[in-house]
Amino acid sequence: MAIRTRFAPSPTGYLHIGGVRTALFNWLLTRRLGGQFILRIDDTDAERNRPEALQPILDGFRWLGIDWDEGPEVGGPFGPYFQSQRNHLYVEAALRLLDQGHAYPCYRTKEELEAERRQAEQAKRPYVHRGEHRDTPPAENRRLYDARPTALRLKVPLGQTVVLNDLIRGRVEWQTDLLGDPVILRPDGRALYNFATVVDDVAMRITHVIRAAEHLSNTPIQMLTYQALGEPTPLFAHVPVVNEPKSKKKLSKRDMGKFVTPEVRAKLRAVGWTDAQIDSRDDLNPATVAFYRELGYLPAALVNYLGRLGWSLDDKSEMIPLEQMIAHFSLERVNDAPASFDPDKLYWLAGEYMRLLPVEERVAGVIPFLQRAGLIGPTVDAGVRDRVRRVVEAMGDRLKLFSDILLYAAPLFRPEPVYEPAAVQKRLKKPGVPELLWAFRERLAAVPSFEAPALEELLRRFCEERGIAAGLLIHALRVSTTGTEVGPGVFDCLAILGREEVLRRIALGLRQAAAG
RNA sequence: GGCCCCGUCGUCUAGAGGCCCAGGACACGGCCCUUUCAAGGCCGCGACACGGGUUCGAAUCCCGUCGGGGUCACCA
Repeated sequence: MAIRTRFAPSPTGYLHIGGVRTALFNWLLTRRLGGQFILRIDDTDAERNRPEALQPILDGFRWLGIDWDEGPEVGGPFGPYFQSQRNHLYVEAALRLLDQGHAYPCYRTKEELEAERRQAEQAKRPYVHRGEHRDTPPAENRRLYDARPTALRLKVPLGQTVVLNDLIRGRVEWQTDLLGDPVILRPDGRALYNFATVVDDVAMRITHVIRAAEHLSNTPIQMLTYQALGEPTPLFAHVPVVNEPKSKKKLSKRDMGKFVTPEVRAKLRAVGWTDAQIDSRDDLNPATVAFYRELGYLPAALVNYLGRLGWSLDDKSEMIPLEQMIAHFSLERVNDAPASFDPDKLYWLAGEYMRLLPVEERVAGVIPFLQRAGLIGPTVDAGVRDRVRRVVEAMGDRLKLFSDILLYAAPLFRPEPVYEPAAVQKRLKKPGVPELLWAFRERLAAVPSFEAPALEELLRRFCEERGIAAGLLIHALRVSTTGTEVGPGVFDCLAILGREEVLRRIALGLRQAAAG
């Protein structure tokens, strides 16, 4: 059976982490079962939409490798895929409901409704709106509406129980008596989300509506709308929401600024963003996909992480390659409790994926970060590329994110080390160390091969001769040539720097030690 | 507040009556390895929200309580 699922974001200018997770579940199911995954843009709220706000969303999906069979830029047989271009269909459907007595005109003003609501609230009674023309004959209602267009409401049938058999949550029911008659068309003829969605899902032959659990309460109204329209209801699956890290609060689209913590800001600055840039972009925070791309996460890791958030393959699989995820994804194994987003685990997974990545791809991924940090120029010739490759190889699995290259490798690209006083103090200013280093420097000047294994052998023999611990010299060597105590293996660093530079830097380091 | 959903280690989860005095992963702590940092190895910490049932037997079924969340628009 070919299934059809859809994800319907509104163009907000960024791709939200929770949204992608929902989209991913839709996508995985269609890829597994065979069918179409449709992207539809819910832009009925014209005031809030900017045309340029769509691109970041499409870019985000493409970066993650989540492709759509129908939708923006690819088209499809059920287009257009923008709700703002489909309003005539909603009007047509609403009018049909009006003629059939499933909808009626409502002349209440917003103010009147508000007053009613408040009154009900004070009386501690649930507010359920029933318009005065509910039971007016359809033909009469049509005349009223044509004479004086106004909002159209769906006539919710009384005394019924709406039963949903949700694919994730099981049986859920609602009493229609507690459901107010919802507006489906505004006085100016624009449809409301709840109605447009149903009309579109019918028109686009959607078979499975897989969406965030926050839509669960919309479902009875939508099911009644299908009924009124005389259409079969699709299957529904409500995916639990994604919560903030270590929290039970929904990872909200609003108020994302609070995720830009000092640590997050520091990370962004480390990869070359200025405070002004960070503040001017509302999508640079951990609740968006763009953030992870900017920090150099591998998209496969994000997909794996998100797929595993609320869904599991079995009792132990954590790293689940996409192929496997597609082969085994099922809604039955989606957890029905909310899940908190865990940045630590994502980071771990990113590292796991990085170590699987061929060196050439790592080099390619790292270059933009080096360029933005100004450590290499805009053009990358063979020589630069080769040096980058050597650094990447030396970094080994210290590189979990592409941006991690900036953490340890900067001294290897800068013309001179930036000496950390504490490191100099601890490793160079020890009694006897400067002399030792100076003596070893002479050996380095004379050693025939300047490759890492040869250098290590040279140093070990040197230390053995003198009966000193190799560590002493190693640390001094690292600090004098890189200025810091952390980094890739010191012999790799020396080999990358090259003889001349190493000799120069040792002298430089020694001068530092003598000075301060 | 009404309606609805949810409740296993800090976090993600396994668990569909006995395999569970609850398994894995991330994080955390310790030790080992070691030239730093990573990585790796070993060990440890750590949960069935609570209370009643049902049953020979319950994390698993039922009821209640408590707690958390979602949603209540002429937003999406």
